[in-house]
Amino acid sequence: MHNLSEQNFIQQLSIDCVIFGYRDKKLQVLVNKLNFNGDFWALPGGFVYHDEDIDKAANRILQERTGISEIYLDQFYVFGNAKRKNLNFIDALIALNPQMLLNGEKNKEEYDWFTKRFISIGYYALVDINKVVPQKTDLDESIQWIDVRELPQMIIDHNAIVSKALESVRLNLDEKRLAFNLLSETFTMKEAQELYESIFDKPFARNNFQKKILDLNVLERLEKKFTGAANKAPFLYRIKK
Amino acid sequence: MHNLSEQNFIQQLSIDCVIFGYRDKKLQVLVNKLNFNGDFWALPGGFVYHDEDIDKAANRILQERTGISEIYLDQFYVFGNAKRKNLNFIDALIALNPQMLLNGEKNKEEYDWFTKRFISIGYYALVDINKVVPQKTDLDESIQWIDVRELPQMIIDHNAIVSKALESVRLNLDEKRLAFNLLSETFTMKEAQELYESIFDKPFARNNFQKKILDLNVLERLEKKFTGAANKAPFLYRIKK
DNA sequence: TCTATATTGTCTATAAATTAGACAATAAAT
DNA sequence: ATTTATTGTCTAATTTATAGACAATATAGA
Repeated sequence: MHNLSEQNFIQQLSIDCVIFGYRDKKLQVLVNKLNFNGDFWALPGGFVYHDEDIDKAANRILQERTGISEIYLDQFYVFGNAKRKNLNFIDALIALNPQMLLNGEKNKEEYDWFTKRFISIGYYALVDINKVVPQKTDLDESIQWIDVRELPQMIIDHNAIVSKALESVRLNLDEKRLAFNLLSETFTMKEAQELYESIFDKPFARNNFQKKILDLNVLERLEKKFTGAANKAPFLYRIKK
Repeated sequence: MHNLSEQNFIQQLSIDCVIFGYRDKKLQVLVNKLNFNGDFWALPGGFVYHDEDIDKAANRILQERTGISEIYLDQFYVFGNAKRKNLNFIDALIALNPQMLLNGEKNKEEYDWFTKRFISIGYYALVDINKVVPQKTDLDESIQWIDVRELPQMIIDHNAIVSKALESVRLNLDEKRLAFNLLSETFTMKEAQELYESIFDKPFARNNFQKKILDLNVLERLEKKFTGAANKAPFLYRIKK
């Protein structure tokens, strides 16, 4: 467990990241499956070094998992119930993975560190899924994108963290025009609409959606995109520099 | 300093509260002046016990300072820059208060605890100023309401915390109708309008303000309030139960 | 007592924004 | 050349917001 207990980090404070991507007309979240017996799913997370800004820490965790930096990133909530502990999760993990107990002394330390109550700061990120090559750590069996509406049961309160993150994204989307971070650099209006529909889980009227988005005055129109389909070719757009 | 270093609390995590009240047509914030030489102003704040929800901790701090419980309370931001330390503040305090250094050993411990980097969770509260009797702790010389637009320079980043809190209140006010928490139980429409005007620092049209607020359908109209003024008596309103 | 004055409550008219409906333009298939 | 599906945009209808107007009323002052 990488010397977690060596006090490199601020004690009892963690960061959990809800990394949203968009593919196949679905909003996806990057989650990892832990490299132990049993189905333990978790959000990418980590801890804060003593001399590190919390925003920097969130960025570091994100970069480790996605390979990209300069990501749109926003803290959205602090999860701080007293009963918010890894204890149950760790005990379940150990029950299924008795080999973990072998070299006792060191693990005892880490067990003590890790089973304490943790306050976790939730961050969400909106990324262009095509630019991301998900990176697993050696704690992970795998890391993958999963439809936000089809997430497995995750450890601790990670499902609740995703729900709260989605709620925050919906609230902040209009004013900050964050959504375009989820698309590739150029996109059609239809793609933008489908993205909004998958975020808000409801349909938008095509004509009015186009007007509303263009009235934001943040997009520039590029050449047409010849799709090969039997209809008028749509324009491509990208965010104004 | 009350055995702060005794590890009753989660390390390096604090809570700062921006308690808003409303009086004399002005939005006010509860701040305390520290009981030392020098003008050190601070927001009411505190720490989180190991077995305490962070929301409970914020409530506890609020109750200690205002005497009231069941307060509307919301976390709005985490202040977590690496350079966010009490160090400069403490050193300035000691420079002006050399007597603090007298019983060395114990103070050294507390100095070490208190000058570490702290991550602070910001909470804001909206309270009926008439129900509050501000309570000072023995660290305070005084505690008082000050116009949010006339706050003195405060320690660390407390001025920035207030700014961010006010921003959050403005963003959340419409949907949650929090504002009425700042008024006494019954109030006239004019009082409600003046409150909104002082929060948003801009005027509202009287006729449309009344319509908008009544259309929210959260107020019930009571009897008229005979003010003694030479005009039609206004109705009193209160929040529907 | 009667009139003047200031403020309140509410109505209507206008303006702005949103939503719904319509249709021409176009790229490829038939 | 005609058909079909989709795009871009226009206008009409509806809803919401803002501005203007006026009657009601509680007291002051003539």
